[in-house]
Amino acid sequence: MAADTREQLLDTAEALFAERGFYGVSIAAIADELGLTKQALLHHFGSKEKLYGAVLQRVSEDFERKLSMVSEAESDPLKQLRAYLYALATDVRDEQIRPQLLMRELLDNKRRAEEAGTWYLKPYLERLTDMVRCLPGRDTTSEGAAFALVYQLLGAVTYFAVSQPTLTGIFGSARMTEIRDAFPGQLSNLIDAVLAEPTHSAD
Amino acid sequence: MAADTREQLLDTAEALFAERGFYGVSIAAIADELGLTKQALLHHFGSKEKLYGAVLQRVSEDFERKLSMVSEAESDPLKQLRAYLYALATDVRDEQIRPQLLMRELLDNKRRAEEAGTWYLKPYLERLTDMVRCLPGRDTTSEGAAFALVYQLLGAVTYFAVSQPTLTGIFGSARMTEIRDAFPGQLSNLIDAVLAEPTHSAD
DNA sequence: TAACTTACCTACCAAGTGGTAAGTTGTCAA
DNA sequence: TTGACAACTTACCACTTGGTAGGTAAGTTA
Repeated sequence: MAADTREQLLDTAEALFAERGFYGVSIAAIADELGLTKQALLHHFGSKEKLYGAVLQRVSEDFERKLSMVSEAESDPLKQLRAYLYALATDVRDEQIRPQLLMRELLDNKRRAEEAGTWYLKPYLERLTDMVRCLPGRDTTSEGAAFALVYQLLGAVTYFAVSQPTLTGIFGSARMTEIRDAFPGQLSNLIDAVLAEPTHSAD
Repeated sequence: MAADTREQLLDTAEALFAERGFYGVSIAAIADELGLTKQALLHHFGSKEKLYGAVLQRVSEDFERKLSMVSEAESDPLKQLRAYLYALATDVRDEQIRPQLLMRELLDNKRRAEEAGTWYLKPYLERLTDMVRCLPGRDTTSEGAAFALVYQLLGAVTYFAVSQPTLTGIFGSARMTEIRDAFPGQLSNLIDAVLAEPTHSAD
């Protein structure tokens, strides 16, 4: 299969998996969207599970690539992390496919893992954790606390990203635009507030 | 149908919907878990959609009740919000069903809403937003910014809650225990840091 | 030219889906 | 004793699911 054909198939599959989840999309629906039969898709990827795996594999690689980019452009780990989170927040404001996909993977993984048994997100999460543990003043922080911190920051960004379609439905697009505009500024407040000083009481 | 029978049916349905999502559970599976046939369930609730609606309705009411409790126990809005988030974080450490259910609702809602057309979470979210907008020093903050703030805090709690099963799979239960123990302390750092001072640059 | 590969197709299958129709059983009030 | 009602049951339906089997047409290579 040609590389760009493959990319195209993965693009469509990724969008649909993000929108409806693994169990919510049929291979026939993905194939339909691409203008082929589901058997053509099965021919290329072997099974639905493998197609989904290929989608997640690509996402995981892209995420790691982005992390690498900021860590090459910046030497200060604090600035690295801040730059990464800012970039993530901006991406996420306009493009919610991947946070949605990841969210669904986090939710369904336990169930799927019994059959699939692969942790596509592991390398990405470990890279991020390492990054936090390099923060100045955090070297005394326990591993668990560092991980908790990064997860809270990731959550602050991702939860909103994932909620956008529903929030638009609830509050209407006018008010939603206002919220979306206010989001990055509020987020930088939060990031700066929490990254500014090392842990004081807890840990 | 007796009230406690109904509660029991909803309990089981809620747990399964949270674990697998609306499209991931069949009414037959829920009925199986309860030891009855799917037709018995359909008899009580009419349709799968209505059963799901009843589950969400109850969650929404419980959430509002919890909000009412903290706002009756405390008069200072800052303390109210802090108390609520702390309680939420503690709940969520041990019991992930509801955050998971809500997360799935946020993800699937747009699709389901075309058929269902009800926003079960709206009252809860509006209560929370009002609470934030009563914060001292936040009265000059725009509505959008206030909402963004509360969503970031909610996200910090919920994202982790939802991730726990998957994270346990990835990192093993020993390391996961360490993370879970560190989480509340880190979260209180974050809450205090971000609620301490009103918005300075953004907005 | 012959052998092989890639990219698709139609036809089919067993299993499972939500939902309807029409009973059956047990309880309890008149 | 009768009748009403709730709480089920079995039987069934049309439809969708992931996946297999087997084929065709168009390259590509020896």
